[in-house]
Amino acid sequence: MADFIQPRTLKGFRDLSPDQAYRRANLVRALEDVFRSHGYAPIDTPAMEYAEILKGKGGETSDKELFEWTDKGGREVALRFDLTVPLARYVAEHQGKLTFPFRRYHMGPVWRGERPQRGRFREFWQCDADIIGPETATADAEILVLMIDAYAALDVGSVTIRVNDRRVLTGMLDKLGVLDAAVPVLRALDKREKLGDEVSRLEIAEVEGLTESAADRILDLTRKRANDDETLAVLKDAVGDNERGLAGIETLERARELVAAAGKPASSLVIDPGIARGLDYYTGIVLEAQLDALPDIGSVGSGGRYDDLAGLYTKSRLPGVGCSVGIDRLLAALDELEAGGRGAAPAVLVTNPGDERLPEAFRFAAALRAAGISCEVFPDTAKHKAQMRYADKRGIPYVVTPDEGGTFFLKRLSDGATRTCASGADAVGWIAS
RNA sequence: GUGACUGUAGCUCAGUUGGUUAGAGCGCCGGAUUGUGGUUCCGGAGGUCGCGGGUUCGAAUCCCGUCAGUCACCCCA
Repeated sequence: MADFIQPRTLKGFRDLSPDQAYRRANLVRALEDVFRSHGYAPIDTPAMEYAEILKGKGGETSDKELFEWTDKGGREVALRFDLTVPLARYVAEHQGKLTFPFRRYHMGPVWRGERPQRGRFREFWQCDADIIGPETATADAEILVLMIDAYAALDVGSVTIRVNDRRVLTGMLDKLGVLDAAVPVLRALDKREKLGDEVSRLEIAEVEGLTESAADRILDLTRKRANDDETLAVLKDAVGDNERGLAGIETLERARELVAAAGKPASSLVIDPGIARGLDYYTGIVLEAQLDALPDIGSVGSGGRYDDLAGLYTKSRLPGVGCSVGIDRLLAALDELEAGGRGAAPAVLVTNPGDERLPEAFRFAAALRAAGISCEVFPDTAKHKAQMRYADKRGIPYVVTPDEGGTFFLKRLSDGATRTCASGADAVGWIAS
């Protein structure tokens, strides 16, 4: 008879405990505050789209990672793998009703059929902010400032944001007469940090039209320098009078200037010509955020400029720039660092004084809540000791016991301080202070 | 998607060349003490050895499959 279905979750999918869900909710809330403070408004789109909307956007590889199937009505459908493509569809579809520049943020789950690993899931949340319309370094700088503010608000430790502009490298390749080599070279450069110069060098040298000496030069030019000024000087020299490359460098310089003007510490941003990340659709600046305390968990956020994202859906030219914060990876990192605080516990436990006097407990609890103090009444007439232990385990800082005769006995668990209050108002006052 | 490794109580792990009723610490539950918890003492519950199949007189220990996790590739938040 007892042939139960085994309770389990799908590969790469997972449950969030109250502690984890609490932390995620806090991160989401903090991000929303930051996004709104920059003038961004939320939108929402369906988790599922017509497969044709999603396919072919992030390159062939993201097609492979797509969860797609045929629905019962015979439609080819798929789950979104990011929030940027749905944004492109949204903007193309509703462009007549939108005001540009269009700033929106969007938070929700996305799905990718990758093989799971640490900090890497098949279902995870992204929190995106994008600005559609302006094709300016000003907008690029705005996104950088926004992202710096976002991580500052999240309280997840120090984060390094690295920026680059794809036009710098493509400008360099243009000069070498191998503009088409941009994608494979970017890919090879991306591996450098993990696999070392030699691996990247060989891979670049194999790209059509490139030689080993060209590979050496590319690797040298995109090396990390002591500081941004030095980096920019080297890049400027490398790019020469190539228009595309110069545009990239000017953008980086301008963005840096504006970020500094916004009062952000210089350390919050590093110009790193070696970062190439991102989907194929990035055309200008690209950025990537890493936790300083746990860099090997991967990037915890990224972004960049895409000047032709909605091109598949509309004639209109809809350039944009945006960023994405990966809160699930942040959450995984916080788990490992055992940071991020405990789960949601109310400020006060009102003990259950027995069925007869339970109304007193409810009345007092209501008064606490009215004063803005979260609380709960123990829902069972368990022994007092059990109720205390419950409060201790959940990390509830105060316990209040309604006594006979209308007084209240309070205890602060952190230091064991106790107090008898003549009235509920007294008790509320003591806790509030 | 490709390759490799791992899978024993809630958690971290022991489990000898395959051999009788699978162990520990922590946690959990109960009791005593503590003026109402966190200390200390006593007691207790809890394991389909991931799952399925095979080899064997006999498997947590060997083989195959499967599911899940981890790592590398790929890619990325």
